[in-house]
Amino acid sequence: MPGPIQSLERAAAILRLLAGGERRLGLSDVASSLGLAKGTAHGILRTLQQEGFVEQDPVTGKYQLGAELLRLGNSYLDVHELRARALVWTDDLARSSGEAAYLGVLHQQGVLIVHHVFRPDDSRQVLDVGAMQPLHSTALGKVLAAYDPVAHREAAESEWSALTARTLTDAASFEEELALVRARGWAADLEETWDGVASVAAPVHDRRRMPVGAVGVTGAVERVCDGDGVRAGLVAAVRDCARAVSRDLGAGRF
Amino acid sequence: MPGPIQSLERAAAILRLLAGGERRLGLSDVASSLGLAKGTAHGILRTLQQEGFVEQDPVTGKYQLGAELLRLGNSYLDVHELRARALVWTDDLARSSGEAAYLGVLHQQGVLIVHHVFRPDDSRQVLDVGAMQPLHSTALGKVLAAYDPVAHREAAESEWSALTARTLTDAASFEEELALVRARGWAADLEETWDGVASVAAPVHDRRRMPVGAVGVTGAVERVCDGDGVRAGLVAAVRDCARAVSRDLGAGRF
DNA sequence: GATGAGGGTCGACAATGTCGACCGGGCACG
DNA sequence: CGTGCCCGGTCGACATTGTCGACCCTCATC
Repeated sequence: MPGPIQSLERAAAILRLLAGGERRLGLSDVASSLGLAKGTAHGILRTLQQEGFVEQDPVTGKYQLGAELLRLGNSYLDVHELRARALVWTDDLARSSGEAAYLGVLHQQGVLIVHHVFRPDDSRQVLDVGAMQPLHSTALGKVLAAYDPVAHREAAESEWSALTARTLTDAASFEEELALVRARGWAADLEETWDGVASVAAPVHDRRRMPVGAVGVTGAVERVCDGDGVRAGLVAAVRDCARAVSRDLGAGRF
Repeated sequence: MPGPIQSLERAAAILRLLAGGERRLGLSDVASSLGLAKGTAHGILRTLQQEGFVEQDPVTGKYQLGAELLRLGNSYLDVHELRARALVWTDDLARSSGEAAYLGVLHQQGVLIVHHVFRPDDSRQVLDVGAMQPLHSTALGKVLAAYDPVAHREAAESEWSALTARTLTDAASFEEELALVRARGWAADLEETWDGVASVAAPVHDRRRMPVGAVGVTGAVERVCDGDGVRAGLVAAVRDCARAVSRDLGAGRF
């Protein structure tokens, strides 16, 4: 198999670099960060700018991501079949559960949020679509790690940062947790990612019964849990939603 | 000035092609659409796939946009200064007006929606962030065309499709409309884009008083208008919001 | 089992992107 | 006010790199 296209790889690396670094970056920063000659970096940046993937501040000369990426990312959502099928079901899930509903898929070493329905109250909330969540500490991530072998491997290889005091950070207890997830068919995250926040999630399968994503709800631990665990009604609602989306994808009855 | 990087231009063209065509495209479709040899198109697609910008359906072999674009597009929003400043003000605008609020910037030949606050009721709404709107028929577009010379030129060069019976489709009446926009400081779209839908918008300026975007509200024409035009209170709210965002960007008092 | 369409591979060729030295301007500091 | 550094940008030679078109393989169709 012939090699990948060098200039494209470098362009992708530049875009990721710009996406990672919070503030804008100058030409020299970009070139030195990636070990490229300034001329080379400039050529790539100029082309990316021309195509709208990168914008340049006219006064400082620094570069940042461009608007075309937003447009294309939006087009990605339009094409996304899983998301299209899940729209109405997650809407119902948020309504019936009273919590924010999420749909996530595996992407690289994390969960990419492809749909997010706000909690149905009038509070100010920020949209998480396009954001990434860790595999090892969120309910969505655990579901993917439990059912998708690729996700499982990615989770094993990624770093296990302790986001809160309750985050699982050793492989043994995580595997135990995944076994539990597989056994009961849903996953929970009890303040393992954010203090005071809990989430529940269940897997979505396609017509070949392959795991393709996860749906779940996230909310304040006081509302999500009662007594000794996640509210049973919430678990039922999440699993119903996951089943509904799976059926919509053609997975048939369970 | 040296030429742009050919392979990057082609990769961008492929991404745009995939974003445009509704359904997934095969290798041959891509190659023939862009006049490339199959081998060339394959090399680019393989690299794009490896970088996550493109995904391939494992059974049909067809290609579609990849998740990395969504992630990068989201990063674009994070960096976007105008959007960051406008978040709270547009939120207030939606709340006080009771309609959906939008923030748009010029991108290519249209308005790119970079922020969208849902109408504050419990109806089901779809997020328009990342979507494009025409320059010649929407309030946001008219504002940009009226104040930004680049937008004005783009509007003049783009095609004037009649989206509804009330869309302005000739240059003369459009210029007249723009003069009106400049004279009173805000623009309206009365069923010129969608039947039954009206919108109002006002310009946002940066610290050098250059137009950088537009904010506005959109809603059912029955709610937005009264008697012979847009409700005065709505216009005031939109213009207040635009001024607030401009001031936040450092534009100073008016 | 022939046929055709479509995805993917191969190897030669030269077009293409890359490199490093070089420009010019802006800012800070002396 | 001069000087020197830093930074974005340009230039031209070089050979790496991407490109082309023919070819292969699989699968679905007839």
